[in-house]
Amino acid sequence: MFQLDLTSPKSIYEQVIDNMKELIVTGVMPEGSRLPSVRELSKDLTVNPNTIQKAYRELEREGFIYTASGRGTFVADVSVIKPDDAKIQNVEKEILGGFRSLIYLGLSFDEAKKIVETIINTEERSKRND
Amino acid sequence: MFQLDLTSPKSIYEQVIDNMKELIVTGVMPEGSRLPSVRELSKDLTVNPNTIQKAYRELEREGFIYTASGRGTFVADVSVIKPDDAKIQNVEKEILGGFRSLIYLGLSFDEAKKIVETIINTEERSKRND
Amino acid sequence: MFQLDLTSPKSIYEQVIDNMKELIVTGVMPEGSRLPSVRELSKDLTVNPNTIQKAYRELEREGFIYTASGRGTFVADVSVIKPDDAKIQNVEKEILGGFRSLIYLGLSFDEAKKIVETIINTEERSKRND
Amino acid sequence: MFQLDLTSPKSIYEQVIDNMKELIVTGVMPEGSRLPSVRELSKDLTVNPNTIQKAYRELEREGFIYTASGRGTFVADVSVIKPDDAKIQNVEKEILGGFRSLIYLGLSFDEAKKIVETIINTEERSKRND
DNA sequence: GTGGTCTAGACCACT
DNA sequence: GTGGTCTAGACCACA
Repeated sequence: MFQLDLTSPKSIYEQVIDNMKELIVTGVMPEGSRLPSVRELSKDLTVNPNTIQKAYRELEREGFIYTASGRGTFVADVSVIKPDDAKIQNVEKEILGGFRSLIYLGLSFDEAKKIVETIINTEERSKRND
Repeated sequence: MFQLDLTSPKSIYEQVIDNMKELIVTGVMPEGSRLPSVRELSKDLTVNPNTIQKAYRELEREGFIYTASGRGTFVADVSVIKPDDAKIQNVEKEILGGFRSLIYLGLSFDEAKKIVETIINTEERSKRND
Repeated sequence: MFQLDLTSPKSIYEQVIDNMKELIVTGVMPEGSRLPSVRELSKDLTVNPNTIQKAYRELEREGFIYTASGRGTFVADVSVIKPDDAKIQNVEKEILGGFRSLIYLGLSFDEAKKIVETIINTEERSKRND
Repeated sequence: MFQLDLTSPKSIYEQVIDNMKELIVTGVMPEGSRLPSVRELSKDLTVNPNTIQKAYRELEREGFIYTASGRGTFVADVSVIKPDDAKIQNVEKEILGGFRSLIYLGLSFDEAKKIVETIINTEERSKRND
C-alpha cells in the first residue's frame, strides 16, 4: 500500500495518516472503498495494531474515513470536509516557520522564495500526471 | 527580549532558538553583540536554565553564536554560515508537507498556492519595513 | 421498510431495533401484524441474517414482538409493556449526559434548554401529523 | 479527584473525559490550573496510564486543555471554544433517541416530556447551588 | 473476520 | 519529574 520511513522524524502513526490522506485526496482510494483492516495493515507494515488504530481514529475524527465496527473502515465523502480556519492558520504558521528556516540556513530571501515556488510547481506537475 | 508561548506545541528550547535566530538574522542582534546570559534569560522568561543552556548549545552548534568562556556568548558572523543541503532538503519536505496539509484541509490547489504566496509576500513586506 | 445508515456509529442491530420500535409504537405496524422474516429483511437491507436475528431476539425479550414457531414473528400488545424503572433511569442518565454535552460544546444553559424543548416540540408535532 | 463507575457502559476514558469537562466547565478547575499528571491520575484511579492519556488527548483536541510536554497539562481558556454545529446535531440526535426510548419503554408522551423537564430543572438547580 | 478498549511496560525528548 | 510514542498481547461486541 505504501512504505514507512523509519528514519523520518515523523512518528509512524503520522506517516500512516499522511499516506492515507494522500491516497484518499488523490482519488486512489475512492469514496466508499474499504481500507485495509487494522490488523492487515499492521502486519503489512510490521507495526503494532494499536499504532494503526491510532492513525485510523485520527483520520475518522478529521472526517476522511468512517468506521463500521465489525465490518471495517471506509473512505468517507471527502468533498464534504469544510476547511477548518484554525487548522489552516496553524499550517500557515508551519509554512512560515519553514520559510524562515530557509533564511536561517543562510539562503537569501529570493533564493528561499524560489525554492518554495519550485516545490509548489513540482507538486502541481505531479498532480497533472496522475 | 521576546515572549514564549507556553501553550504552543513547540518546546520551549525550540522557541528560544527560533526567536534568537530571528533576532540575529534580521540584524536586531548584530554580529559581535552579547546575548543575555543563560541565567539572565532564564530569569527573564521564567524557565529552567537548563532549557536556555540547551538552546544556546544548539545555536552555537549551528554557528549562529559563539561562547567566550567566562565572558559570555556573542552573535557570530552569520554571513559565513554555509547552507547545509541536507537540512535544506528537510525544510523543503516540511514545507511540502504543510502545503499538502492545506489540500487535505479541503482547499483547492490554487487556493493553497495563493495562501503560500501571500505568506511569502507578507514576510517580504515586513522585512522591507524593518 | 426502512433504511440503515451504514456510516452511523450505531450498530446495525441497534438500528434495526430502533426502527422496528418506531414502527410498532407509532402504530404503523399494529398489534398482531407479521414482521418480515429474518431472511426477507436481511436480504432487503443487505445485511447478515445473524444481525437481524439478534435484533428480533432483543425485541422479543423486551416484549415488542413474539415468535410463533414455524409461522413467523408478530407484533405484540405493546400497551401491556410495563415501564422498567431501571431502564428508564438509564435513559434519563443518557439524556442528562446529552444535555451536559450541549453545555460542554459551548452553549449556555438556556440555549441548551431551548434546544431540548425544540426537540420535544418537533417530535410532538410530527406525532400529531401521523 | 473523582471516581470511576466500573459498572457503567461508558468506557473508562470517556468517563475521565466527562468528569474532567465537568470540573473545567463548572470552574472547579479554572483556566491555567494544572491537571494531575497522566501517571498520577492513572495511579489514583488505578487504571493504565495509556487510558488516561487517551482521555487527555481527546480533551486537548476539543480545546479544553493544552499540554506542555515535560511540564504538564493545563486547563485552557474554555470561553473560546466555539460550538461545533455538527457535534451539536449529533447530540441532538442522541437526546431525541433517548426521548423516544422513554416512549418505547411504555411511557406516554406527556410522561416522557415531564421527565425530561425534571432532568433539566434538577440540573439547573444543582448549578445554582454551586 | 472487524474495530474498540485496556493493561503492562518500554523508550524518548523535554523541563 | 512531564507528556508522547510504541510494542505485545488480551478481551469484548459486532457482522
